[in-house]
Amino acid sequence: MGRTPTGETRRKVFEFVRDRLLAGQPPTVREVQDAFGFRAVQTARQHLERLVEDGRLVADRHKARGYRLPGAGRQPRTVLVPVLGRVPAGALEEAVEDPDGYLPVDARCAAAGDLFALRVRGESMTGVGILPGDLVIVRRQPSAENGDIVVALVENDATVKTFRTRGRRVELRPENPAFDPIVLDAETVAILGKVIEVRRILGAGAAGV
Amino acid sequence: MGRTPTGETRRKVFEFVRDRLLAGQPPTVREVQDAFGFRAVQTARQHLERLVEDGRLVADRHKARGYRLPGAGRQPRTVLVPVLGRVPAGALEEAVEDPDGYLPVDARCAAAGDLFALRVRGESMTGVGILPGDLVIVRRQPSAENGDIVVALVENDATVKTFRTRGRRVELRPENPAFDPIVLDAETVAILGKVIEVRRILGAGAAGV
DNA sequence: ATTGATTACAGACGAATGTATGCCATAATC
DNA sequence: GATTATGGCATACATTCGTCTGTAATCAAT
Repeated sequence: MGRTPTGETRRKVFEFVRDRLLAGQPPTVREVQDAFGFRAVQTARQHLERLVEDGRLVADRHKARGYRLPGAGRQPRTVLVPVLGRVPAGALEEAVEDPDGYLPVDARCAAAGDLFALRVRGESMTGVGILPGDLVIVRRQPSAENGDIVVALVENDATVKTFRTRGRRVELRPENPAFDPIVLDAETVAILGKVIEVRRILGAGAAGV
Repeated sequence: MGRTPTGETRRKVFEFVRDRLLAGQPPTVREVQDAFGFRAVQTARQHLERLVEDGRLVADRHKARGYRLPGAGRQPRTVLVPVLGRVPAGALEEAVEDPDGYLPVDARCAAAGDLFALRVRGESMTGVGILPGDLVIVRRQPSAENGDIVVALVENDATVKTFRTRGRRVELRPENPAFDPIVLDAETVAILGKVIEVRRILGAGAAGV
Protein backbone atom coordinates (compact mmCIF):
# COMPACT_ATOMS: atom_id res chain seq x y z
CA MET A 1 0.00 0.00 0.00
CA GLY A 2 1.06 3.60 0.20
CA ARG A 3 3.90 4.83 2.29
CA THR A 4 4.93 7.84 4.29
CA PRO A 5 8.18 9.78 4.00
CA THR A 6 11.22 7.82 5.11
CA GLY A 7 11.74 7.81 8.84
CA GLU A 8 8.78 10.04 9.55
CA THR A 9 6.46 7.35 10.83
CA ARG A 10 9.26 5.72 12.79
CA ARG A 11 9.87 8.96 14.68
CA LYS A 12 6.21 9.27 15.55
CA VAL A 13 6.08 5.67 16.69
CA PHE A 14 8.99 6.33 19.00
CA GLU A 15 7.36 9.42 20.45
CA PHE A 16 4.14 7.53 20.99
CA VAL A 17 5.86 4.68 22.81
CA ARG A 18 8.06 7.02 24.79
CA ASP A 19 5.10 9.07 26.00
CA ARG A 20 3.25 5.94 26.99
CA LEU A 21 6.25 4.63 28.87
CA LEU A 22 6.84 7.90 30.66
CA ALA A 23 3.20 7.86 31.66
CA GLY A 24 3.68 4.40 33.15
CA GLN A 25 1.50 2.62 30.59
CA PRO A 26 3.63 0.57 28.22
CA PRO A 27 1.73 -0.20 25.00
CA THR A 28 1.30 -3.54 23.26
CA VAL A 29 2.30 -4.02 19.66
CA ARG A 30 -1.33 -3.99 18.67
CA GLU A 31 -1.99 -0.79 20.57
CA VAL A 32 0.73 0.80 18.50
CA GLN A 33 -0.89 -0.68 15.42
CA ASP A 34 -4.25 0.82 16.30
CA ALA A 35 -2.79 4.18 17.28
CA PHE A 36 -1.38 4.57 13.78
CA GLY A 37 -4.11 2.78 11.88
CA PHE A 38 -1.80 0.11 10.54
CA ARG A 39 -3.73 -2.76 9.04
CA ALA A 40 -1.13 -5.34 9.98
CA VAL A 41 0.40 -6.05 13.37
CA GLN A 42 3.68 -6.65 11.65
CA THR A 43 3.91 -3.09 10.45
CA ALA A 44 3.92 -1.84 14.01
CA ARG A 45 6.34 -4.55 14.98
CA GLN A 46 8.77 -3.66 12.22
CA HIS A 47 8.97 -0.10 13.46
CA LEU A 48 9.41 -1.21 17.04
CA GLU A 49 12.13 -3.68 16.12
CA ARG A 50 13.92 -1.03 14.13
CA LEU A 51 13.83 1.28 17.12
CA VAL A 52 15.39 -1.49 19.19
CA GLU A 53 18.12 -1.99 16.59
CA ASP A 54 18.81 1.71 16.70
CA GLY A 55 19.09 1.53 20.48
CA ARG A 56 16.21 3.91 21.00
CA LEU A 57 14.17 1.23 22.75
CA VAL A 58 14.94 -2.00 24.53
CA ALA A 59 12.72 -5.07 24.50
CA ASP A 60 11.83 -7.68 27.09
CA ARG A 61 11.42 -10.57 24.68
CA HIS A 62 8.20 -12.55 24.74
CA LYS A 63 6.73 -10.31 27.40
CA ALA A 64 3.46 -8.45 27.09
CA ARG A 65 4.09 -4.71 26.93
CA GLY A 66 7.78 -5.49 26.95
CA TYR A 67 9.26 -2.39 25.37
CA ARG A 68 11.24 -0.04 27.62
CA LEU A 69 13.34 3.04 27.36
CA PRO A 70 17.08 2.37 27.52
CA GLY A 71 19.02 3.35 30.61
CA ALA A 72 16.64 1.78 33.08
CA GLY A 73 19.24 2.10 35.81
CA ARG A 74 19.19 5.85 35.54
CA GLN A 75 15.47 5.99 35.99
CA PRO A 76 14.24 7.04 39.38
CA ARG A 77 12.38 4.88 41.86
CA THR A 78 9.31 6.95 42.36
CA VAL A 79 7.27 7.04 45.54
CA LEU A 80 4.38 9.26 46.56
CA VAL A 81 5.13 11.43 49.55
CA PRO A 82 2.30 12.90 51.64
CA VAL A 83 2.08 16.68 51.99
CA LEU A 84 1.21 17.43 55.61
CA GLY A 85 -1.12 20.27 56.40
CA ARG A 86 -0.22 20.94 60.00
CA VAL A 87 2.06 19.10 62.37
CA PRO A 88 0.54 19.01 65.85
CA ALA A 89 3.08 18.29 68.55
CA GLY A 90 4.62 14.92 67.99
CA ALA A 91 1.63 13.58 66.13
CA LEU A 92 3.51 13.01 62.92
CA GLU A 93 1.94 9.61 62.43
CA GLU A 94 -1.59 10.98 62.51
CA ALA A 95 -0.74 13.85 60.21
CA VAL A 96 0.51 11.37 57.62
CA GLU A 97 -2.88 9.66 57.64
CA ASP A 98 -4.67 12.72 56.36
CA PRO A 99 -2.41 14.51 53.91
CA ASP A 100 -3.21 17.51 51.74
CA GLY A 101 -1.97 15.58 48.74
CA TYR A 102 0.96 13.67 47.41
CA LEU A 103 4.18 14.52 45.63
CA PRO A 104 6.07 12.12 43.39
CA VAL A 105 9.63 11.84 44.67
CA ASP A 106 12.66 9.93 43.52
CA ALA A 107 13.30 7.76 46.55
CA ARG A 108 16.43 5.93 45.53
CA CYS A 109 18.11 7.35 48.61
CA ALA A 110 15.39 6.85 51.23
CA ALA A 111 12.70 4.46 52.32
CA ALA A 112 9.21 5.35 51.20
CA GLY A 113 7.67 5.56 54.66
CA ASP A 114 10.35 7.85 55.99
CA LEU A 115 9.49 10.80 53.80
CA PHE A 116 6.95 13.57 54.11
CA ALA A 117 6.53 17.07 52.74
CA LEU A 118 5.63 20.42 54.30
CA ARG A 119 4.69 23.81 52.94
CA VAL A 120 7.03 26.54 54.13
CA ARG A 121 5.57 29.46 56.04
CA GLY A 122 7.47 32.66 56.66
CA GLU A 123 10.56 34.23 55.18
CA SER A 124 13.15 33.01 57.61
CA MET A 125 15.05 30.93 55.03
CA THR A 126 15.04 33.19 51.99
CA GLY A 127 18.81 33.49 52.21
CA VAL A 128 19.24 29.96 50.94
CA GLY A 129 16.50 30.16 48.34
CA ILE A 130 13.64 28.74 50.39
CA LEU A 131 10.68 31.05 49.94
CA PRO A 132 7.24 31.17 51.59
CA GLY A 133 4.94 28.64 49.92
CA ASP A 134 7.76 26.37 48.85
CA LEU A 135 7.43 22.67 49.55
CA VAL A 136 10.19 20.94 51.49
CA ILE A 137 10.61 17.19 51.33
CA VAL A 138 11.79 15.80 54.65
CA ARG A 139 13.39 12.54 55.64
CA ARG A 140 12.45 11.63 59.19
CA GLN A 141 15.40 11.44 61.57
CA PRO A 142 15.74 12.43 65.23
CA SER A 143 19.07 14.19 64.94
CA ALA A 144 21.11 16.18 62.44
CA GLU A 145 24.59 17.32 61.57
CA ASN A 146 26.03 20.82 61.47
CA GLY A 147 24.77 22.70 58.47
CA ASP A 148 21.81 20.46 57.75
CA ILE A 149 18.55 22.18 57.02
CA VAL A 150 16.05 20.59 59.38
CA VAL A 151 12.42 20.67 60.37
CA ALA A 152 12.08 21.12 64.13
CA LEU A 153 9.21 21.50 66.53
CA VAL A 154 9.42 24.84 68.32
CA GLU A 155 6.50 25.84 70.54
CA ASN A 156 4.24 23.25 68.93
CA ASP A 157 4.94 24.52 65.47
CA ALA A 158 7.03 22.98 62.74
CA THR A 159 9.75 25.30 61.53
CA VAL A 160 12.50 25.06 58.95
CA LYS A 161 15.97 26.17 60.06
CA THR A 162 19.66 25.44 59.67
CA PHE A 163 20.95 23.12 62.37
CA ARG A 164 24.13 23.93 64.27
CA THR A 165 25.57 22.77 67.57
CA ARG A 166 26.66 25.31 70.18
CA GLY A 167 28.56 23.30 72.75
CA ARG A 168 25.85 21.49 74.70
CA ARG A 169 23.14 23.54 73.16
CA VAL A 170 21.69 23.64 69.70
CA GLU A 171 21.17 26.61 67.47
CA LEU A 172 18.34 26.73 64.96
CA ARG A 173 19.48 29.45 62.64
CA PRO A 174 17.27 31.28 60.17
CA GLU A 175 18.93 32.25 56.89
CA ASN A 176 17.66 35.79 56.90
CA PRO A 177 19.29 38.69 58.77
CA ALA A 178 15.88 39.98 59.82
CA PHE A 179 15.36 36.92 62.05
CA ASP A 180 17.17 35.85 65.20
CA PRO A 181 18.60 32.39 65.89
CA ILE A 182 16.90 30.13 68.38
CA VAL A 183 19.19 28.49 70.91
CA LEU A 184 17.89 25.58 72.95
CA ASP A 185 19.08 22.71 75.09
CA ALA A 186 19.98 19.75 72.95
CA GLU A 187 17.58 17.56 74.94
CA THR A 188 14.58 19.79 74.42
CA VAL A 189 14.87 20.17 70.66
CA ALA A 190 12.55 17.93 68.72
CA ILE A 191 14.03 17.34 65.32
CA LEU A 192 11.43 15.92 62.95
CA GLY A 193 13.78 15.34 60.06
CA LYS A 194 16.17 16.69 57.50
CA VAL A 195 15.19 18.60 54.39
CA ILE A 196 16.42 16.66 51.36
CA GLU A 197 14.66 18.59 48.64
CA VAL A 198 13.00 21.95 48.01
CA ARG A 199 10.30 22.53 45.42
CA ARG A 200 8.52 25.58 44.13
CA ILE A 201 5.54 25.16 41.83
CA LEU A 202 5.02 28.11 39.52
CA GLY A 203 2.62 26.57 37.02
CA ALA A 204 -0.27 28.85 36.15
CA GLY A 205 -3.38 27.94 38.09
CA ALA A 206 -1.99 24.51 38.71
CA ALA A 207 -0.99 25.69 42.16
CA GLY A 208 0.53 23.14 44.42
CA VAL A 209 -1.08 19.84 45.09
CA MET B 1 -1.47 -25.39 52.60
CA GLY B 2 -0.39 -23.02 55.30
CA ARG B 3 -1.48 -19.45 55.59
CA THR B 4 -0.19 -16.12 56.73
CA PRO B 5 -1.84 -13.75 59.23
CA THR B 6 -5.06 -12.19 57.97
CA GLY B 7 -4.54 -9.23 55.72
CA GLU B 8 -0.80 -9.29 56.04
CA THR B 9 -0.06 -10.80 52.65
CA ARG B 10 -2.71 -8.66 51.01
CA ARG B 11 -1.00 -5.53 52.27
CA LYS B 12 2.32 -6.67 50.90
CA VAL B 13 0.76 -7.55 47.56
CA PHE B 14 -0.69 -4.06 47.37
CA GLU B 15 2.64 -2.46 48.17
CA PHE B 16 4.34 -4.61 45.56
CA VAL B 17 1.87 -3.69 42.85
CA ARG B 18 1.85 -0.05 43.84
CA ASP B 19 5.62 0.19 43.71
CA ARG B 20 5.68 -1.48 40.33
CA LEU B 21 3.01 0.86 39.01
CA LEU B 22 4.78 3.93 40.32
CA ALA B 23 7.92 2.67 38.67
CA GLY B 24 6.05 2.49 35.37
CA GLN B 25 6.17 -1.30 35.14
CA PRO B 26 2.76 -2.77 35.82
CA PRO B 27 3.09 -6.45 36.83
CA THR B 28 1.22 -9.45 35.45
CA VAL B 29 -0.71 -11.74 37.73
CA ARG B 30 1.99 -14.34 37.33
CA GLU B 31 4.71 -11.87 38.22
CA VAL B 32 2.87 -11.21 41.46
CA GLN B 33 2.64 -14.96 41.93
CA ASP B 34 6.37 -15.40 41.47
CA ALA B 35 7.25 -12.42 43.63
CA PHE B 36 5.47 -14.03 46.58
CA GLY B 37 6.27 -17.64 45.78
CA PHE B 38 2.63 -18.62 45.38
CA ARG B 39 2.30 -21.99 43.74
CA ALA B 40 -0.96 -21.13 42.05
CA VAL B 41 -1.78 -18.21 39.81
CA GLN B 42 -5.18 -18.03 41.38
CA THR B 43 -3.74 -17.15 44.76
CA ALA B 44 -2.21 -14.01 43.36
CA ARG B 45 -5.37 -13.27 41.44
CA GLN B 46 -7.55 -13.59 44.53
CA HIS B 47 -5.47 -11.01 46.35
CA LEU B 48 -5.57 -8.68 43.38
CA GLU B 49 -9.32 -9.05 42.98
CA ARG B 50 -9.81 -8.35 46.65
CA LEU B 51 -7.76 -5.21 46.34
CA VAL B 52 -10.03 -4.17 43.49
CA GLU B 53 -13.13 -4.87 45.61
CA ASP B 54 -11.64 -2.77 48.38
CA GLY B 55 -11.06 0.02 45.91
CA ARG B 56 -7.32 -0.02 46.42
CA LEU B 57 -6.72 -1.03 42.80
CA VAL B 58 -8.65 -0.81 39.57
CA ALA B 59 -8.51 -3.33 36.76
CA ASP B 60 -8.55 -3.10 32.99
CA ARG B 61 -10.34 -6.37 32.34
CA HIS B 62 -8.78 -8.88 29.98
CA LYS B 63 -5.75 -6.69 29.45
CA ALA B 64 -2.19 -7.78 30.09
CA ARG B 65 -0.76 -5.87 33.04
CA GLY B 66 -4.14 -4.29 33.51
CA TYR B 67 -4.06 -3.25 37.15
CA ARG B 68 -3.88 0.45 37.96
CA LEU B 69 -3.99 2.73 40.97
CA PRO B 70 -7.37 4.37 41.61
CA GLY B 71 -8.06 8.01 42.39
CA ALA B 72 -6.56 9.48 39.26
CA GLY B 73 -7.93 12.80 40.44
CA ARG B 74 -6.48 13.15 43.90
CA GLN B 75 -3.26 11.38 43.27
CA PRO B 76 -0.71 12.99 41.08
CA ARG B 77 -0.39 11.79 37.53
CA THR B 78 3.27 11.03 37.62
CA VAL B 79 5.39 11.17 34.52
CA LEU B 80 9.13 10.92 34.15
CA VAL B 81 10.62 14.05 32.71
CA PRO B 82 14.00 13.92 30.98
CA VAL B 83 16.80 16.05 32.41
CA LEU B 84 18.66 17.55 29.47
CA GLY B 85 22.39 17.92 29.61
CA ARG B 86 22.93 20.56 27.01
CA VAL B 87 20.55 22.19 24.57
CA PRO B 88 22.25 22.76 21.22
CA ALA B 89 20.54 25.38 19.14
CA GLY B 90 17.02 24.33 18.32
CA ALA B 91 17.81 20.66 18.65
CA LEU B 92 15.49 20.11 21.54
CA GLU B 93 14.17 16.91 20.03
CA GLU B 94 17.58 15.31 19.90
CA ALA B 95 18.49 16.45 23.38
CA VAL B 96 15.42 14.68 24.71
CA GLU B 97 16.64 11.47 23.14
CA ASP B 98 19.70 11.30 25.34
CA PRO B 99 18.85 12.68 28.76
CA ASP B 100 21.05 12.80 31.86
CA GLY B 101 18.25 11.15 33.80
CA TYR B 102 14.63 11.51 34.67
CA LEU B 103 12.62 13.34 37.33
CA PRO B 104 9.20 12.23 38.53
CA VAL B 105 6.79 15.09 38.02
CA ASP B 106 3.12 15.57 38.71
CA ALA B 107 1.89 16.24 35.19
CA ARG B 108 -1.80 16.81 35.77
CA CYS B 109 -1.39 20.18 34.10
CA ALA B 110 0.71 19.22 31.08
CA ALA B 111 1.22 16.52 28.50
CA ALA B 112 4.07 14.15 29.15
CA GLY B 113 5.98 14.90 25.98
CA ASP B 114 5.83 18.64 26.54
CA LEU B 115 7.98 18.65 29.65
CA PHE B 116 11.71 18.61 30.17
CA ALA B 117 14.11 19.65 32.91
CA LEU B 118 17.35 21.62 32.93
CA ARG B 119 20.04 22.25 35.50
CA VAL B 120 20.53 25.93 36.22
CA ARG B 121 23.95 27.43 35.64
CA GLY B 122 24.94 30.82 36.99
CA GLU B 123 23.55 33.13 39.64
CA SER B 124 21.41 35.36 37.50
CA MET B 125 18.14 34.31 39.14
CA THR B 126 19.08 34.15 42.82
CA GLY B 127 16.68 37.02 43.53
CA VAL B 128 13.71 34.74 43.07
CA GLY B 129 15.22 31.77 44.84
CA ILE B 130 16.66 29.96 41.83
CA LEU B 131 20.23 29.01 42.69
CA PRO B 132 23.03 27.48 40.62
CA GLY B 133 22.56 23.73 40.41
CA ASP B 134 18.81 23.89 40.86
CA LEU B 135 16.65 21.92 38.46
CA VAL B 136 13.94 23.74 36.55
CA ILE B 137 11.05 21.85 35.01
CA VAL B 138 9.94 23.42 31.76
CA ARG B 139 6.79 23.16 29.69
CA ARG B 140 7.53 23.66 26.04
CA GLN B 141 5.84 26.67 24.51
CA PRO B 142 7.00 29.14 21.88
CA SER B 143 5.84 32.29 23.65
CA ALA B 144 5.30 33.64 27.13
CA GLU B 145 3.48 36.26 29.14
CA ASN B 146 4.84 39.17 31.13
CA GLY B 147 6.44 37.97 34.33
CA ASP B 148 6.78 34.35 33.31
CA ILE B 149 10.09 32.73 34.07
CA VAL B 150 11.21 31.23 30.78
CA VAL B 151 14.01 29.25 29.22
CA ALA B 152 15.31 30.98 26.12
CA LEU B 153 18.08 30.34 23.65
CA VAL B 154 20.59 33.18 23.72
CA GLU B 155 23.78 32.75 21.69
CA ASN B 156 23.24 29.02 21.38
CA ASP B 157 22.91 28.60 25.10
CA ALA B 158 19.82 27.91 27.15
CA THR B 159 19.28 30.52 29.83
CA VAL B 160 16.67 31.08 32.53
CA LYS B 161 15.25 34.60 32.78
CA THR B 162 12.11 36.55 33.53
CA PHE B 163 10.16 37.40 30.39
CA ARG B 164 8.87 40.91 29.78
CA THR B 165 7.72 42.78 26.71
CA ARG B 166 9.25 46.14 25.84
CA GLY B 167 7.09 47.49 23.05
CA ARG B 168 8.10 45.51 20.01
CA ARG B 169 11.08 44.05 21.73
CA VAL B 170 11.32 41.64 24.60
CA GLU B 171 13.42 41.85 27.71
CA LEU B 172 14.98 38.80 29.32
CA ARG B 173 15.58 40.02 32.81
CA PRO B 174 17.87 38.39 35.33
CA GLU B 175 16.70 38.57 38.92
CA ASN B 176 20.03 39.68 40.33
CA PRO B 177 21.27 43.28 40.41
CA ALA B 178 24.74 42.14 39.37
CA PHE B 179 23.46 41.12 35.94
CA ASP B 180 22.10 43.22 33.07
CA PRO B 181 18.86 42.57 31.19
CA ILE B 182 19.01 41.30 27.63
CA VAL B 183 16.79 43.12 25.15
CA LEU B 184 16.11 41.55 21.77
CA ASP B 185 13.75 41.75 18.84
CA ALA B 186 10.64 39.72 19.47
CA GLU B 187 11.23 37.76 16.26
CA THR B 188 14.76 36.73 17.12
CA VAL B 189 14.05 35.41 20.61
CA ALA B 190 13.75 31.64 20.77
CA ILE B 191 11.60 30.77 23.75
CA LEU B 192 11.96 27.10 24.59
CA GLY B 193 9.33 27.05 27.28
CA LYS B 194 8.07 28.25 30.62
CA VAL B 195 9.44 27.21 33.98
CA ILE B 196 6.63 25.56 35.93
CA GLU B 197 8.62 24.16 38.82
CA VAL B 198 11.94 24.63 40.59
CA ARG B 199 13.71 21.90 42.54
CA ARG B 200 16.78 21.78 44.70
CA ILE B 201 18.11 18.44 45.87
CA LEU B 202 20.02 18.66 49.13
CA GLY B 203 20.16 14.99 50.02
CA ALA B 204 23.56 13.90 51.29
CA GLY B 205 25.63 12.36 48.55
CA ALA B 206 22.52 11.54 46.62
CA ALA B 207 23.25 14.54 44.45
CA GLY B 208 20.94 15.10 41.56
CA VAL B 209 19.89 12.38 39.20
C1' DA C 1 -19.29 -30.06 65.59
C1' DT C 2 -20.92 -26.92 62.15
C1' DT C 3 -20.71 -23.12 59.51
C1' DG C 4 -18.57 -19.49 57.13
C1' DA C 5 -14.71 -16.71 55.74
C1' DT C 6 -10.07 -16.59 54.38
C1' DT C 7 -5.84 -18.35 52.35
C1' DA C 8 -3.80 -21.39 49.30
C1' DC C 9 -3.26 -24.99 45.57
C1' DA C 10 -4.01 -27.53 40.91
C1' DG C 11 -5.20 -27.71 36.38
C1' DA C 12 -7.30 -26.05 32.35
C1' DC C 13 -9.33 -22.82 28.71
C1' DG C 14 -9.60 -18.87 25.77
C1' DA C 15 -8.20 -14.35 24.75
C1' DA C 16 -4.43 -11.19 24.32
C1' DT C 17 -0.01 -10.66 22.71
C1' DG C 18 4.71 -11.36 20.65
C1' DT C 19 6.74 -13.51 16.68
C1' DA C 20 7.52 -15.49 11.96
C1' DT C 21 6.86 -16.04 7.00
C1' DG C 22 5.52 -14.53 2.59
C1' DC C 23 3.82 -11.09 -0.56
C1' DC C 24 3.09 -6.45 -2.73
C1' DA C 25 4.02 -1.40 -3.73
C1' DT C 26 6.88 2.61 -3.95
C1' DA C 27 11.21 4.99 -4.44
C1' DA C 28 16.03 5.44 -5.18
C1' DT C 29 20.19 3.74 -7.51
C1' DC C 30 22.76 1.55 -10.92
C1' DG D 1 15.07 -2.51 -16.81
C1' DA D 2 17.16 -4.69 -12.81
C1' DT D 3 18.45 -4.19 -8.14
C1' DT D 4 17.98 -2.82 -3.57
C1' DA D 5 15.91 -0.73 0.37
C1' DT D 6 11.92 0.67 2.66
C1' DG D 7 6.99 0.86 4.13
C1' DG D 8 3.06 -1.74 4.37
C1' DC D 9 -0.26 -5.84 4.33
C1' DA D 10 -2.19 -10.64 5.39
C1' DT D 11 -2.09 -14.76 7.79
C1' DA D 12 -0.55 -18.13 10.82
C1' DC D 13 1.70 -19.78 15.05
C1' DA D 14 3.49 -20.05 19.90
C1' DT D 15 3.76 -17.97 24.22
C1' DT D 16 2.00 -15.16 27.70
C1' DC D 17 -1.56 -13.94 30.38
C1' DG D 18 -6.28 -13.22 32.43
C1' DT D 19 -9.88 -16.05 33.86
C1' DC D 20 -12.54 -20.14 35.46
C1' DT D 21 -13.68 -24.44 38.08
C1' DG D 22 -12.80 -27.32 41.78
C1' DT D 23 -10.42 -28.79 46.08
C1' DA D 24 -8.18 -28.43 50.59
C1' DA D 25 -6.40 -26.32 54.89
C1' DT D 26 -6.71 -22.88 58.68
C1' DC D 27 -9.12 -19.89 61.74
C1' DA D 28 -13.11 -17.62 64.06
C1' DA D 29 -17.69 -17.68 65.50
C1' DT D 30 -21.90 -20.17 66.43
